[in-house]
Parts: sequence; structure tokens; C-alpha cells
Amino acid sequence: MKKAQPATSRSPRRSATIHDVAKRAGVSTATVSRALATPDLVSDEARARVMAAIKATGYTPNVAARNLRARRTMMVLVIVPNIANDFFAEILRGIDDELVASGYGLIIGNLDNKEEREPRYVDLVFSGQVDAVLSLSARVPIGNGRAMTAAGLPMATICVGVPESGLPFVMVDNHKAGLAAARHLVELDHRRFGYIAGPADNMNDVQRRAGFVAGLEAAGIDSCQTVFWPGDFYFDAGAAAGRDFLSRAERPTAIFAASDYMAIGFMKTVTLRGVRVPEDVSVVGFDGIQFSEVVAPTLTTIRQPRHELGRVGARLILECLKGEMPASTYLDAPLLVRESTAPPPKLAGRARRRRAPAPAAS
Amino acid sequence: MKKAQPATSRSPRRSATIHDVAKRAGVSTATVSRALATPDLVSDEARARVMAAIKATGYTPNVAARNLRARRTMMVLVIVPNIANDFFAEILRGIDDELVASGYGLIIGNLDNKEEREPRYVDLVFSGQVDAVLSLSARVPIGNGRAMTAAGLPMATICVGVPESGLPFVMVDNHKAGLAAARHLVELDHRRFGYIAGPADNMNDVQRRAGFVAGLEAAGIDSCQTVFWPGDFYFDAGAAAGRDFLSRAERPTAIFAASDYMAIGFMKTVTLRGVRVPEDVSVVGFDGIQFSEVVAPTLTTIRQPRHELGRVGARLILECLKGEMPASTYLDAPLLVRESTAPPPKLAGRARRRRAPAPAAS
DNA sequence: CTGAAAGCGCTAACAA
DNA sequence: TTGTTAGCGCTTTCAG
Repeated sequence: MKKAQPATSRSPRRSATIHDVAKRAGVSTATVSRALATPDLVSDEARARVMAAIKATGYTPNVAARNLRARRTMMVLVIVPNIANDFFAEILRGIDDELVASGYGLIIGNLDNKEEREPRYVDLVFSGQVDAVLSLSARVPIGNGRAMTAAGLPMATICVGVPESGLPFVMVDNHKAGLAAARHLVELDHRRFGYIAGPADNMNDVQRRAGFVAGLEAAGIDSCQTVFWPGDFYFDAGAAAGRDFLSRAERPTAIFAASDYMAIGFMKTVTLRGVRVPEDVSVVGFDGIQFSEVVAPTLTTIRQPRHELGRVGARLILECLKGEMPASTYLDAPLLVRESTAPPPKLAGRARRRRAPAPAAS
Repeated sequence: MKKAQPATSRSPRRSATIHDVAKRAGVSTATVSRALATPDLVSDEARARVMAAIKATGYTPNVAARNLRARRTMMVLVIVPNIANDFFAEILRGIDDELVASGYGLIIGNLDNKEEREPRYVDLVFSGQVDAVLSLSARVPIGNGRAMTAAGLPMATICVGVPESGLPFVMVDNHKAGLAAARHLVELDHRRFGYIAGPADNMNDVQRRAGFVAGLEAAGIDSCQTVFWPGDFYFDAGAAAGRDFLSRAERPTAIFAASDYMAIGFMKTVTLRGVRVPEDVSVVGFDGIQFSEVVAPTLTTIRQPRHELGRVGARLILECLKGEMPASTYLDAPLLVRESTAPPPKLAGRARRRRAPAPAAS
């Protein structure tokens, strides 16, 4: 690490205020304000003079002052569990697109997966720095003994629901998605399964697992034979599951992971030890992150429409802001069949082989 | 897409102000303000009464009002070319860590790779919503006919330098990194090379390429024989380079890509057509993103210390904020030798084989 | 259509 | 140590 030449630092220069503009245009500050907010109420001539003065001075209204008066900030706080996670980044883009189109900005509250980060965002809300909150976390942030919801701001969630909060949300139907994964694998004739779970308290994971199990049972498969590995949605958990898989005498022939990261971690681990995907074991992921179509083999997965989830979530909060009561929404999460799934190495010994029910329209 | 039950919307409730607290504590608003900002200047008794009143009312100071008075916002705008890019996300975490520790918050300005997004952030700066700007983009954002720099706020850049701006920056030494990539490949006995470039106007890419070429020439290799493919740092450009590679009769045996995404795109494309990495062709990437160690084979790459780049960048701007003139800094970017590089399939026919110079201490 | 004036909630002189 | 006062820059009645 070496130093380069120092740079010049800039001293903040006082910028033009509404008074400067008013003086220059020969009108009152009220007229300047109106020329900007309600041009119709100002004579053409006055408006022209004001605009000229604005251009000449380079005036931009001070937002802090405007907020103080108007008692709103035109900002939405977006709570993100972990901004470095590809999954959330794409949702953020969707939110951003929609919010900006309505004149709102967004402040990103990155929890970095740490609870101790919550209080600062609770303070942010209570100190009036935002008009509403959009959360991608299933927890209601807590700080200094109060919950973020207690501030009374409009709030909605994306990809998660906060039980008993009554907050509007948009997400995919995780149960249905788990069912689809099971159906796909059963149709390929798999009989022995493994499931790599998300965090124990994660409702999405609970739903995915329940759907998956329901799908297996609908096909007459005793889910007691299914191996359940703990996980946390991240790569290493998939790798750990892979190691356990390798250590088993009788291995599942099909794995459903509650996230793509874990599915990829699993694939990577077993592949290195000579297990072939999908010839020896099929793998289904969840989320449809960018890298799910880059890994080799490409990953069969359930795609969460992340950009759309973001957009719809933003619309939810915009409706709240207008005083409406938006309805929560479920978006479809299609199964993308790619290279990581195939029939099992040899058909299972069981005599009876059920047909899986035809896929429901989704 | 189906609808779920509607949720209750919450009406914003007026929160306690400094007056409420003052009244309840039986002191003036000034005392309340001081009890918070400079507790030493307030009697124990008054302070206790104020604190009790604060707790009772749930008072949180209004930031807009405070900003208006103090003429600062304790916020830093961070300009990001594309928030969905893994590379930037990790830098953001570094910035966040450092800024938060100093009491600053950050507003993320996502350009989404679109120039038309610039004006809103220029306005943000001119409207006094932030105290400083940290940019990960080589462009100085322009909007409404004025450059962001014209606002006169402290500004610094990370991973890029803005030519002739005099803005302090922190980045890796791209030339040196390119040199290291060349040296590594030359030491493996490669003689025919390919380079997958970044955007034509990207100075980082220019430096990387220059370093790479210099490294080849230092080893007596005529760089006219090197194939140069255009690119933009993203996956598809690497895939395109891969397709061109496949179409060639005489193929390079070693590829240096200016980003991991392109390296992975290249690997994926040629691997699918039966070319083996590293047996048939070696690949070196740049950046060290998370997936560079997940792909198979794992990618030899130059690691940019992203978290540290973020931290140092944040420190740069914090020094500016204190009125100091920080020096620009170069951080080391180590070469991580992994599985994607090996000696060429057969030693080149040339008789003479130079020893590359010993690696310089870095 | 326009201007005067009253604050939004807070902090920082300045007195007391 | 504390209170009084005067705004920060803007919007919005209320008169004119």
C-alpha cells in the first residue's frame, strides 16, 4: 500500500436560497415557492422572471427546510437483510424503479444479517427521516425498547410476511413452489429425497418444506425416508449437506435446496468427490439467482420474480402512502427445468410407481 | 397472481417534539437540547428530569429540523454504477461499516448503468441532502447542466480515478495487476494469449491491459499475436469472446479477462464445447468475486480487496469532512492461483524460453 | 395574482 | 447552570 499525491479538498460553498431568487426576480419568496409548486397560480410574467432568476443563481430548494414544513420527506426506508446477497439486489432494483417513478427516493437499511443493526433504522424512522418502510426482513426491527411499527408509518413487506402484524406483503406461494419441486422430481421417478433447509425460524422455509413433503406424500412416498439437512440459505450450508450426503451408504437420488446458494454449494461439494449431477443425483434449487444458469450443470430451480416482487412491493407502499389499504399479493414462482435434474441412476426397486397428478395451471 | 386479504393501513401519528419534553420536564427547550447534545453543561437534576420526560414521551429529535439548523445532514451519498453487481455490493459493506462507526448514514445512488439516472443524484447533492459524495463511478454525474462536483461538497472515488479532477481516490494498481497476470501465465510457459477487455473508455481496463502487455513483452513475447476481444465486464461479453475463440484455427492457450464475470462467461462457453480448462486453455480473471471460487474449475484471479477498498474510501471522505486533505491510496491486489491455470497443452515450438523475472515484493 | 407573516422543530448565541 | 431569542429555508394561510 503506497500513497499517491494528495488531492485538493473543497470547501462547501453556501448555495442560493429562495431569498436570493426572490430578490433577483423582484418578487416575494412566496411567489418563488408558488412558481415552483403551483405554476398555474402565478402570472406568466412573474413565473418567467422567477425561472430566469433560478437559472441565474443555480438555486435548488433545500430539502431539509421543505421537509420540515411539509412534514414529509419523500423517502422510503428499505430494510434489507444483506445487501451483498444477489437475491436482494435485484429486488432493490424493482423497488427503485417504481419508487422513483412516483418521486420517492429510497434509503437502504442494510442489516448485514446482524440484529444489532436494527436500532439505527428504528431511530431513522422515529426521527422522521422517511415517510414509509418497506422490509425484506421477516423481523420487525427493534431498537431502544420500541418496535419500528410503533412509529405508525405505513409499512409493507416483500418476500416475507410478518405473522399477526397485519402488514401488507407480496411474496411467492412457497408451499405451492415446494409442491412443484416435489412433483417434478417424482415425475422423474425419484423415490429417495433430501431437503436442505433454511434457517429454522424462517416461515418461507417452513412453507417450502411443507409443500415439498406434501408433494412427496401425494405421490405415496413416506417422507420419513427423506433426509433433512439444516441450513441458512448460504453456500456453506449446502456444502455441509453435501459432505453428509457423501458419508451416507444409501444416498438420496434427488435433493431440493431451499435456496440456489445452498444447491450450488451442494453440487460443488459432491461433484468434487466424483458424484455426477444429474446422473447420480438430481438437484433443485430455489430463487433463480443469476448464477443458477451459469454453474455447470445449470441448475433446475424455482424462480422468484425478484424485479417484479420489488415493483409490486413498492406499489403496495405507495398505495399506503395515498391512504389506501392495499391487498397483499402472491406472485407466481415458475419451476425452471434445466440440467441438474434427470431420472435417478436406476429405477427404484419398488414395484408400484404412481403417476404424479397433472400440473395445476399457475 | 391471486389476492390475499387486505391489511389495515396505519395513519401517521404526530410524535413528541422538544416542546413536549420541555414542558413535561419543567425546563426550557434549550435545556432539553443541551441535555442531549452536551450533557455536561446541564445539572444532574435537570438532566434526569429531561431523560425521564424523553422516555415518557418517546421523543426522538426531528432530523429535518436539526439538519436545517446545523446545516449538515450526517449523510453521505454513495454513487454505484449497478447495485445488482456483486462486486459493488461488497464495497458498499465496507463503506457502511466505516461510515456508521463515525455516525454517518449513507444514501445509495444506484445509476443502474444508465446515464439518465444521474440528474436525480445531482439534485440530491445540490438540495443539501448529503454532506459528501463517494463515487464508484468514473463519471462525474451531470444533471440540469451542472456537474455534481460544482456543488462544492467533499467527494472521493473508490476503484476509479476521475482524470484531472484532483479528487482523492483509493484503488488497486491495475497496471501492476495486469503485469502479475502476464507473469503468472508466462511462467507456466504460455506463448499465445488472449485478452478480454472492459469498456473502451474504462481507465482501469486500459491500465490492466497495458500492464498485461508490458508483462508479455518483458518476457519477449510479441503482443501482436495476442488476441484482443472487446468487452464490458459482464458475463455475455466473456461468452462472446469464447465463441470467437472456438471459431479460431490457432487458439491462444491462455486468456486474461478484465473481470471475473467475463472469465466465467468465457469458461462456461468453451467448456460446453469440449474445451477443457485448464488443460486446453488457462483462464485468469479479475476482481475475486464470490463466485470465482465456486465455479468449476475455480478461477485463478486477481483479488480486489473490496471490503477494504470500501473502508478506506469511507475514511477518505471522513477526512475530507474534517477539513483535511487525504492522500489517494493504492491497495494491493494479490494474484490468487487456483484451478483454472496450468501449463499449456504442449510446450510451444519456439526454442528459446525466457525465465520471467522474480515476482516483485508487493 | 401577490406579499406579509407565521411557523415547521431544533440549536446556538446571548443574557441572566 | 438556565432561559430567552433569533433564526436555518421553506410553504401556506390570510389579506390585499
